[in-house]
Amino acid sequence: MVKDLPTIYDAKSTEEEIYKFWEENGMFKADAKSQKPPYSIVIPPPNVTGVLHMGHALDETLQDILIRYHRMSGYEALWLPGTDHAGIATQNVVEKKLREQGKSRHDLGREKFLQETWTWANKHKSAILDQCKRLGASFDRSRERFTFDKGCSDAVKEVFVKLYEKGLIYKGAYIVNWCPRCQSAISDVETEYETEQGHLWEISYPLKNEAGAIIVATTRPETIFGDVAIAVHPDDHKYSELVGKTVVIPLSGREIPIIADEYVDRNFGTGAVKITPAHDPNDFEVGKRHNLKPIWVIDGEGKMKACGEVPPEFHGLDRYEAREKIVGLLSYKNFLLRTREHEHNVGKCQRCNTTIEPLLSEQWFVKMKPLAKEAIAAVKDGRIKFIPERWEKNYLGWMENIRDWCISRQLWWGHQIPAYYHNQTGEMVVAKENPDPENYTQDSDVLDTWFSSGLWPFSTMGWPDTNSDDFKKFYPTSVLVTGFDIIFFWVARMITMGLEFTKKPPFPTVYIHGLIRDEKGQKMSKSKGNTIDPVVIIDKYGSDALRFTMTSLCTYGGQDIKISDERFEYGRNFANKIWNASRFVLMNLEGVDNEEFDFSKLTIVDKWILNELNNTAKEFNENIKNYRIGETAHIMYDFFWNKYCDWYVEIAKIQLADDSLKLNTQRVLRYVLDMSLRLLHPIMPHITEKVWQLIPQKSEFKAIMLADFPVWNEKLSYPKEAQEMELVFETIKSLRNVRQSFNIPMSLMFDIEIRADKNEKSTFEAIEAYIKRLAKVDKISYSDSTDAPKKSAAAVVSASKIIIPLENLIDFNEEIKRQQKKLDKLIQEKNSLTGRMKNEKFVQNAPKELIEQTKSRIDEISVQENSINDLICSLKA
RNA sequence: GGGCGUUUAGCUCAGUUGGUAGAGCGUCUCCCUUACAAGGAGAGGGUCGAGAGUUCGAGUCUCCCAACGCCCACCA
Repeated sequence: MVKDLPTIYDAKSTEEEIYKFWEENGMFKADAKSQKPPYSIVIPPPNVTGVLHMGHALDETLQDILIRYHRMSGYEALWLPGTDHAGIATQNVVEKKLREQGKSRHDLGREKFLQETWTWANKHKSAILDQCKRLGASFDRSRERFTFDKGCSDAVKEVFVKLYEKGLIYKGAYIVNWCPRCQSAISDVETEYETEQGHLWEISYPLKNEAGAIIVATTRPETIFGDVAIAVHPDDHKYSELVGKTVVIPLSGREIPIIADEYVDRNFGTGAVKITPAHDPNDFEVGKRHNLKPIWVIDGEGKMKACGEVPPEFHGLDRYEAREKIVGLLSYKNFLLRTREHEHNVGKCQRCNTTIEPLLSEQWFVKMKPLAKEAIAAVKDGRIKFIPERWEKNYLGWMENIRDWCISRQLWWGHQIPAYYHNQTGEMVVAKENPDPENYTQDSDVLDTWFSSGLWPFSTMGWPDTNSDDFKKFYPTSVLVTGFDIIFFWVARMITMGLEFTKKPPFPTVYIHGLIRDEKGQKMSKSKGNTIDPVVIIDKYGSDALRFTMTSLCTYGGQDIKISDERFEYGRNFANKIWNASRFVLMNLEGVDNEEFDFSKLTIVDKWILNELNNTAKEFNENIKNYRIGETAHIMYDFFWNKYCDWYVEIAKIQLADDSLKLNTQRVLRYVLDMSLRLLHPIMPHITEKVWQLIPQKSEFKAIMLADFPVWNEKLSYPKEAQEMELVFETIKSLRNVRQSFNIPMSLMFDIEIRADKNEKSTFEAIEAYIKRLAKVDKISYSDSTDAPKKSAAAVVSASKIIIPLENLIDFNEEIKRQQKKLDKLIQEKNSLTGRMKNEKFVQNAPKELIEQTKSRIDEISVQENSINDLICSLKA
């Protein structure tokens, strides 16, 4: 029984029950053979290392809203879920686990380690998607994918080989960002810079066979054993005598030349730079220009190399220990002339925050410039749009200055590079399969995890089989929804790869939302301990509450969103409001038939609410089509709470008590509830489904999630009645105001006398019952009298006056003050408006409607002004 | 060094073509009125960061400045 439904909405049990209902009925499954137009989204695949965090919750909610909206709007909607193998991140986690057991990956060996990681990945692969169920995610789990599964791996090989054959992938020795902890190269975008307080040491390099020295400033004295030259600017007169001479490296004694190169900034430090091509990107370039052979002095673990160039006492020392020892020795031997504080930016590994070591090594790269061309064009010519637009600039700026992408990683967990080397000759073959396993060994490096993510929109759809049903039906996808933090990592690469391999942009729109932050605006992170767990929020407030709150906080500009636990009360309270309003309607639907309401029997209030509903549906559709998703939440909140609940439901109580209106009112109540639930469903799927199922009405739809989404309907447009209803609202609000101002309890009914304007009298008569009930009025009388009312409060509404005789209840001085205050406000407004009308240029330039509007407002104010003046006079008398 | 964002009520923030500012929370009154106290009714609260300009009219457009935040580049 409806009466037995609790007055507090039980989100937890409802959400569980409803999700099960959808899932068991296979309602999330998309049909590639459907005749309906396609609408598809591929999920930004979460890492298998992670658990659901607030960022996912927002991202997934927005996607689910779009998917559910389009599903209801007649599209064949596919939301394809999946996860990312997340190369370094996952390997780090598994290695950490091993370390706790006192083991390293090398103790296990590659094969065993991979087995271990697969087990781990398989265990966690579904965990995060299972958590998404709590959000109500309507994705198609039958199509779940993993960046490391067979299909995605085949796509990776296909792409690698094709790019290699086109000359767009090459292998070579360059300076890369090397993480000594991960012991792998990482790409430029995986390197984050932090400002650190360091030192600038000035070191003296004595000239060979003569007196004198050159003084060099460096932040990295530990690399001096790798120096191959000292460089000065060619035009620097200070040093012109020295160019071409030879100096001796302190502590090691190796001899190196002084060279001239324009790279040197004369104004920085001493104007002389030590050149260490193996450990600095700029020095590498200088070294190449001058044909200087690089010397490695730091190894992959960040330790001093045990080689001839490095004095034995430093062998195996950590780079920072070595730095300290070298500085000490330099100082002791008087090579160190000065030490200065120096603030500089230091590269850190995105995954483990270890300081990056620029290291010369042999790696695989993707030549980006040729690929970027089309990726730039697609955004410039509008085939791909970013929302908000400003991200286009960001994307283009990066793309136009793009550098080659280092794609090889010295890891085990990832797609192994499909290059094979002959065991004897070393000859290299790049192919999807090993040409001859007997004699060829595969490259031991794996690919950057973003290489496979970059193929995600099509590798998940069956590509390279372009004839697969999914690829034909659902590719390109309809939109990409993500945060701005992965535009370079992911979005740019999907666009590049999508265009190169499918000749189509993988999506026409990139919808970028803000990032979730804590209440102080700080990024949420485990180390800061300021994270909010979405599952905890769902347990406490409900999934719909979480979704509604987050959605309402989304702005079109994609601003970051600050949240705190309590903010979710907003959505929870709204869910509860929906629940209770629904309970009321359902309780009052007993005995109603299945017919739609009778247009001929609609009252002014019925027409008003239908008109409002209609406008709301129109606005909802317009807003969501323009990705103003936050706005959809606001208009639904306003419509449902402030219009349907606060006014229509209250007035419906009066109509339900009237036998001649009862049935049609029931039908309107039901209709508006039904449509409201449909409008709310994309944002709050569970509660709307639950309530909708309780509505006693046969429907052609099995579930609200499959019902038609409301659109604008000419037949429900009643602008005239909507206008007339203003009189109801104004009258009731003024009467309530009077009541409150004089502390008249609701239990005390009073009579009113309406001195109606002749155009408004019939409307007042039509709405008498509403005024009586909602303003607690006993009797209403009409009068044409212009006499001063005696000892009354009064309200001026539109062009009419309402007199409230309250002889013993009010202080007339207070009433005079009250009226005076209103009068002052009106006069102020009138002055401003008449001032405007006196301005000739305004009258000349302003649009006609505005002038008309201004005129009629002035007239209106004049009438009200007179009325109030009369009132004040009579009160004073 | 270059670019972007933010600055509006006590707090958190909306504000689409320029027409004279809104919401939620909080505050103050009153109310258990038969859907809802996670509720209802009423009220108070802002010279829209500073300055200049365009315009009949600027929170909204232009310029400049300031504070805070972010991104990119990076000189050892």
